[in-house]
Amino acid sequence: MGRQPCCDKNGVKKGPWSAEEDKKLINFILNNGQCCWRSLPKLAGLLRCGKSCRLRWTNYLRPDLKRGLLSEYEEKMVIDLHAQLGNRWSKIASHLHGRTDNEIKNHWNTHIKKKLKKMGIDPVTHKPITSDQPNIDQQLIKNQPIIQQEKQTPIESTIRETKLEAEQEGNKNMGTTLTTTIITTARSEISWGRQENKNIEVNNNGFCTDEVPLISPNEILVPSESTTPSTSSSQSSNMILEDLQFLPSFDNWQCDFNRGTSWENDDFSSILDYLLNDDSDISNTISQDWSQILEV
DNA sequence: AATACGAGCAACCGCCACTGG
DNA sequence: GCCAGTGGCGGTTGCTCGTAT
Repeated sequence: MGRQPCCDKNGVKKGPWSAEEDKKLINFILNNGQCCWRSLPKLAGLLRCGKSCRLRWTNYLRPDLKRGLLSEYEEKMVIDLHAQLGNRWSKIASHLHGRTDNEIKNHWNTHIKKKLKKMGIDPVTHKPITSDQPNIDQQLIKNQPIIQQEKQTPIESTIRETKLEAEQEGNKNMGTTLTTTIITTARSEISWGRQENKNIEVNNNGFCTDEVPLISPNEILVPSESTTPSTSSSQSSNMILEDLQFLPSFDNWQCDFNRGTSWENDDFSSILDYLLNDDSDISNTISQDWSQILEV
């Protein structure tokens, strides 16, 4: 005997949703919450499969959804997350507030894939397309081990790379750059830890053994405006905030950096104040703090 | 103006994981 | 441990709309 279908196929409507159906579904969920999807259609007076209702709600009707094309920043996030997670669209979507797995999957297949190919990057391996470099599929076929990226926490790699970059460029605002970068990175680190209230194992290096770092430093470094706070306009400050919006709230978290430096909410408030208000005193303090960290 | 074609996206399908009995 | 029910995920399909011929 085969598996029972998720719903009775007879008398179940398929295809695009009408405005009337949407209204019924929204009204029901707003009044009753998301209960058992299987029984929802009957209770809501819909001739739809429960699965179809869930999909319609999560992908289209949910009030917290962002509409419209993905921004350039979101696109960069998707590419970076895909490089590390593969086709785990729901995981990727969970890091982009207001975006659904379906939306990201569609955007990937219709836009990003082509873009990467045009740039000479293999959308599967995220490596330059060269004739002598087999892609992951080919490696699997040949039973070759897939080359793993070196494991590093985002903060570790961020500090290392930003330091290197700053040294190369003689950047006098290294502290500022790092501050903004670290906020973004730290928030993303917290975000994987928080996901689905999952307890994530951490090894001796403070590295999560279940997940891999989600953001590489080159992706999270904020635009150059933030590196020159003395000339930054309110517009560029807004840009920073806008870019940070998809990340989880600052509330109730702290981040232990290497060497046991603990950052509380107030520290980040100061940093944000600094980023927004160009407070030179705080700027100096932060830069000194980072100089100390970087000396290690 | 008619037709063909391709891109974009909403929706569906089948499989898998999880949970409770 | 087994099984059925359920939700969720990723791959795929098919419809709609815009553009090219």
